[in-house]
Amino acid sequence: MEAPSTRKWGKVEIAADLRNQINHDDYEEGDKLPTEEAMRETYGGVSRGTVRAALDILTGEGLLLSKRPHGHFVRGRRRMTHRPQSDLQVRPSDAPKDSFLTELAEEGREPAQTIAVEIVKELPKPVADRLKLPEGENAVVRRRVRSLEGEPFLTNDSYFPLSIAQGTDAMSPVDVARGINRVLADAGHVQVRATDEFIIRMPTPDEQHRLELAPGTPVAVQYTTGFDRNGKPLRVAETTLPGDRHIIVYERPGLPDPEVDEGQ
Amino acid sequence: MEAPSTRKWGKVEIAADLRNQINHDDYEEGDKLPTEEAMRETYGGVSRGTVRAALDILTGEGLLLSKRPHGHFVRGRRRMTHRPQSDLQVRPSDAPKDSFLTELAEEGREPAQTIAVEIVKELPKPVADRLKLPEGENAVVRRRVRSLEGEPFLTNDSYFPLSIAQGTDAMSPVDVARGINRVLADAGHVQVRATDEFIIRMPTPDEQHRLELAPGTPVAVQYTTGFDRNGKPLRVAETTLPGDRHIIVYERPGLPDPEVDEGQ
DNA sequence: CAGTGGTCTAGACCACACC
DNA sequence: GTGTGGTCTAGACCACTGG
Repeated sequence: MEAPSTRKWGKVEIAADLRNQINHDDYEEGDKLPTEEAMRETYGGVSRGTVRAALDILTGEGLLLSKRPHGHFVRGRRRMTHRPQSDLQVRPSDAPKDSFLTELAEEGREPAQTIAVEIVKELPKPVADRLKLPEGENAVVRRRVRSLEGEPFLTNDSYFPLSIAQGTDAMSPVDVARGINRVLADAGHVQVRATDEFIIRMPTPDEQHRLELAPGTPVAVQYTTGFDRNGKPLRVAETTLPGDRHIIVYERPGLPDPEVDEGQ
Repeated sequence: MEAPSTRKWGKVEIAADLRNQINHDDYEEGDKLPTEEAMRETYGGVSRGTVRAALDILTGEGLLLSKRPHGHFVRGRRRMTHRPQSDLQVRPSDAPKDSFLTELAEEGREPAQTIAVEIVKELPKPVADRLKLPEGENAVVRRRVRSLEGEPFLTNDSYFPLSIAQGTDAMSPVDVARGINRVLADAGHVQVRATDEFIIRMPTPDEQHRLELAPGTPVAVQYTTGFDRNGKPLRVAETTLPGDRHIIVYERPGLPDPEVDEGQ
């Protein structure tokens, strides 16, 4: 896999060579790569810029991590091991429902969340498209950031028409144990249907900071829209899930099977 | 937003400036950016390498597309316009069920798919974990690539224990209109439950080629596991969805609401 | 201090699509 | 050909960490 000095080494070739060494057994997770200067010589005396371009490719794929000035290190393989998170899993409706904080505390983890409530008149476009606010009506947004063991885990911004949230616990910036749906239902707004939509994309720089994302980590953005019995949107939640910390799980119970085509 | 020549322009600053112009109204989807040489002058006479580094950042975020030698173009914002695909949407079980080909043909699009069937003894690890094949038993895999208007749309590899698929239409490399679930049910293997799991990650180089992914495009990998009434896995499907071509949609109908915490 | 990666420069050559 | 982006080079300076 080294350099027999026969090939011509460009950034793509060098990146491919390193990728092979990483995916095979030449490097273990956490290992340090040779210095840029050393690689320059290894790959036939290319310039340092070429080596760096190759390293940039791998960093962008999430395979490498740079700790200046210590060197480049192999960033753990895909951590697909992360268990499905209960707050994404759509559980049978008769399953026990607990709040995020108590639920995870029982598992011996260290959950934390921050909540801020705000009244806004400009909605993000995807939210505005779904909430379908009457012209001129304001909205309430509950912004939450959840962390596990100090690592941001997801952000969840829930938007409600002000006329619906007004005067309810949805306006208070604390955890609502009984669930926001229940709060709204008690105020006469019963959610009878919801849709989940997922968009897969690269994070914005802002999201990279808020969620402390490593380079090359994509996100799933989930839009949950809740409707009342008249089909009017009651709320829209925008949830941002770092790809390296989640497995999104849905259960499709019972017969008849929601059979689709050949079987998705 | 231009360059008052006051600031110092590095690749990060230039990328941020361009990102703003793209996210605000200065550029429309599909617009061509100035040439690298022009930007070099715009941003205080930096070197071309610096401009290119900035463009690389934005390309990595999926905001730009380079068409050599025509220039850099604004790559559509999230094309949220793409309608949810019926083969991902979980429809009410009494909804009409059509095959992928006829369904989209009616919409005036140009669907196409290739199907290959193969017997394998080595399963990908995520599939092996879910299919739980008895030691030594082989599996059948139906590999499909679906395209729309010439653009690869998804890949779907469905794995079955050989003992189950043996002698059924699941072994034939053609579209099965009545659905694979029905085929298996007719053979006595009734699927009564399924789980969907989604992993969000960057594509492998292999996937980039097969799906013709632009740089910076993440994928969702969906693992669908179907179980019979005894809880035995009947099939595992691995579906790879390019992030820029899909919105994944789930409907959660009816009361009681699958209420989750504060309302995911 | 020395060594590392992060950045920038100025210049060069190439492949390609268009005229 | 001309102009574009794609690539590579050789050199330079900086910021940071460690010995």
